[in-house]
Amino acid sequence: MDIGWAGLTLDSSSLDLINPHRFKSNNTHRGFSNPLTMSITGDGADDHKTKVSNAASEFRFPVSLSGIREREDDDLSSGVAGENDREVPGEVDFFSDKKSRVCRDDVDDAGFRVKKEEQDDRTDVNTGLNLRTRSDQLVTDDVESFKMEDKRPKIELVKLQEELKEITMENQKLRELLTQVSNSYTSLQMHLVSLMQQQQQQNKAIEAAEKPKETIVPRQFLDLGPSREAGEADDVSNSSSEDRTHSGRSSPAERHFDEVRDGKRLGREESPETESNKVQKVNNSSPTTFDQPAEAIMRKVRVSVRARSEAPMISDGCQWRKYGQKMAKGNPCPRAYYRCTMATGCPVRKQVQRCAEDRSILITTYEGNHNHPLPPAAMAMASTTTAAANMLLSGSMSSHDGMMNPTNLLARAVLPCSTSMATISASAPFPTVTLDLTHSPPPPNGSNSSPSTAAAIHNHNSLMQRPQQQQLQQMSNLPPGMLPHVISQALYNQSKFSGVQFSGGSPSAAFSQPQAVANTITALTADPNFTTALAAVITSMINGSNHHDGVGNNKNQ
DNA sequence: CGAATTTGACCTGCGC
DNA sequence: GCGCAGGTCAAATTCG
Repeated sequence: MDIGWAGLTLDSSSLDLINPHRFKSNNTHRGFSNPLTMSITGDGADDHKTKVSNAASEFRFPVSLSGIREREDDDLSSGVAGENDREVPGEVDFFSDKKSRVCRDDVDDAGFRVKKEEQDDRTDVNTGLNLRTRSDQLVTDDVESFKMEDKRPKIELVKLQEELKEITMENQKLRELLTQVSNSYTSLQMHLVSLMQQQQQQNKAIEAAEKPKETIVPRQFLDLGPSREAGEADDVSNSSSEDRTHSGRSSPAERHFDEVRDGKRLGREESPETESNKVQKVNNSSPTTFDQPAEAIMRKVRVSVRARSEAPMISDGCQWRKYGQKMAKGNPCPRAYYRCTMATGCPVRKQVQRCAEDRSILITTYEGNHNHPLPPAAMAMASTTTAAANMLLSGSMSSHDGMMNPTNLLARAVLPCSTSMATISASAPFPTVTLDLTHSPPPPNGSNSSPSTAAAIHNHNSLMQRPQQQQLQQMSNLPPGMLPHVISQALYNQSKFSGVQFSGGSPSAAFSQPQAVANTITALTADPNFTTALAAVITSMINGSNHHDGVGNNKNQ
């Protein structure tokens, strides 16, 4: 078989197939703009280097493969092995047939022909012609050439080192750029969430001013971390409703939360006023009924994650510091309190407690939103909890304006039945979204409900016609590129998935139903993709925590 | 020795 | 007003 000089075009993967040794291409990230330099790493021997023509990002050279004849003609003065590609002792020779012939003995283990300086047998294996005469003329020239070529390796080495330096610096710059972009993205994302929530607040405030008796929604119910951080100034300067006239906070609970967030408690330090005095003031200054009973019930949205885990805490990518532990009523297992320590003043807290009925179930409850950039490892959980909280918040909206809010659209797409189903749980004073990952997997094709979950699914919402992908993207607040990843994770982890359960209270419902009828709200999302994705994110984290460090995993996350 | 955790005391909200 | 329960603080203790 004669493949002649037909340049065999190989990509790097092909080379890897041919060569069991490892190819290191230092130029890959530069788009092969320079002649490709490859180093062939042998078994502890010196690395061999060669230059390969790299036109059009391809490796194009005549390849000697185990005794296969490569060239028909024997014009040794031409061909790829020109002046610039003369062999240097010890180098792998892809090109020259001048002094070596194709022979099985010349082919190393990797399938590449290795140059041999002293090659006496010059008979072409295929033609049988003796090549000595023509070669001898060339040898004379080569004596002179080799004198110069002795310095070539050193020169090349210097060049390579310089190139390596350049590449290293370029890599460094790219890394820094990537970090910068990543941080900027995170900040922008959080800012977007805060703006959406802010707009939501304004819509709601306007609506509340118009219909104070019908749609009473406590302001702090919507105040989650960033929105509050970003919106605080606006609360004072841009008040559009009465609840914004009293120092931006309308409930003791809310103010208490802020005080704690700022590291001080009002009653103990600066202000001589007591909480009750403040409440009195607030109530006196507010002629409406806007900020009273509902506020007492609704303080802040929480996202609770139930999952089976032996680890004391699930790994969510954030750094936490334990600040307290309490025995909760009805549960022999203590409840631990953590706060986020990734940034000073971050309002996010979480509680960790084992389930009383099944101690293998770990219940982690998150509260608030981070006010700082998050590492990628923490983004998934933070986005998930934020999305879940936003859904619960948005699901409580009932106004037309609220429906037009982007966040609300999501909520109604995912939680179409939340408003109609929502009541206040007597045992759960805070509106809580519970992501339950402890049950068995859902049926594979579209049935949304877990058998163990009391589900009421009303797939009536026209918004469900929106592209699922887009919905899920927005819901989870994940970067566009992350969504497929999350979904793939979902599929991968589906065996552990059980379903998502939303429980908690809706302010509007709180006023539409007697509190005595308090039930735990249970609703399943009508979008299986969403539930699966959410579950995947969390499950993967739990798996991660189980895999890595069972104890004290709140560090280095 | 600084950081993290533990733990008893304290504060607040809520029901009676 | 009192008591209970949840939540937090901060000094003491432990850890790395």
